Amino acid sequence: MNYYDNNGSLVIKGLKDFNIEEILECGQCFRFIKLDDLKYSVTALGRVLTAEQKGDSLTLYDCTADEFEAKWRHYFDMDRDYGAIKEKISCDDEIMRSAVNYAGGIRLLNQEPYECLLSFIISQNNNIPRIKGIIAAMSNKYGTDGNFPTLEQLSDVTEDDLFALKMGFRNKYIYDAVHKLLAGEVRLDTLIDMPCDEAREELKKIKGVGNKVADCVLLFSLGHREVFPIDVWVRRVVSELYFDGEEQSLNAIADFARNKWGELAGYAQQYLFYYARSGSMGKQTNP
DNA sequence: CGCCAGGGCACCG
DNA sequence: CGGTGCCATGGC
Repeated sequence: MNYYDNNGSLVIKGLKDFNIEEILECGQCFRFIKLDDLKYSVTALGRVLTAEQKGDSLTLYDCTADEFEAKWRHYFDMDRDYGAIKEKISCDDEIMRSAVNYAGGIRLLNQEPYECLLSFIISQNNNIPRIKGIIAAMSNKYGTDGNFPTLEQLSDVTEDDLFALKMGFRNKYIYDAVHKLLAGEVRLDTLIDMPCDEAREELKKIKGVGNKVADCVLLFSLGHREVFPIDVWVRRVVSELYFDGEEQSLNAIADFARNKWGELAGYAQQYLFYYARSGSMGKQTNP
């Protein structure tokens, strides 16, 4: 991978295992707009970035090399060898081989913990289009220039204000998160140095944060690639493909994933999630 | 109309 | 402890 400036835009060449559509559409983030095939506007890290991919080259519009190094190289997890990861998790697993081949350009983003936390609180018992809509509404109402609102910008927002954004019963959870963070009762900046299980328990101090939401934050924003968030899709696809259709308990699936994929379970989870939603299982089962 | 969605809580026995 | 209803909303 190398890059050069082209009239104020940055062109990155030689990408491997990278597909901007799969990366953004795989359900790990919610602040993006599709402009065209393989062309997206991504809102993250305090700015709106337009990115367009053609083959193994990615153009970041209006972006300097310094900004790329400071933000996007890490955000898109560009220094990791996904070829090796895919080979390890699928070498003796034909099911995972299929999932990996289905969307081989997925990468796990390194998102901001604060935004990731609030986003996945909103995600609970919800569907992706509606999650995106609620987060967009919250950003437009309380953020600056459509950016995700800061903690300070949410500090005076009431539960009723949040309810008006159509987030339903999750309003109390967002309110609790904002005020536990403001009070320093939960400190996201300390989580990065904690062992995974300890960080998970810390996150679960917030109302509306259970294992699944906490695991998404650990996986998508705190670099804990060994966690395996289990939502209804993942539970379904693992039960279907690895247990002959027999519905497994959450604990059984967690044990299975830890034993099978270990430190790489988070990657495996994301390939499976995308495979389940977009692939043959995506169109729901017939009665 | 009923079911479902990147779940978790409160309340039960 | 493990199981069960409930929570708002909108798409299908």
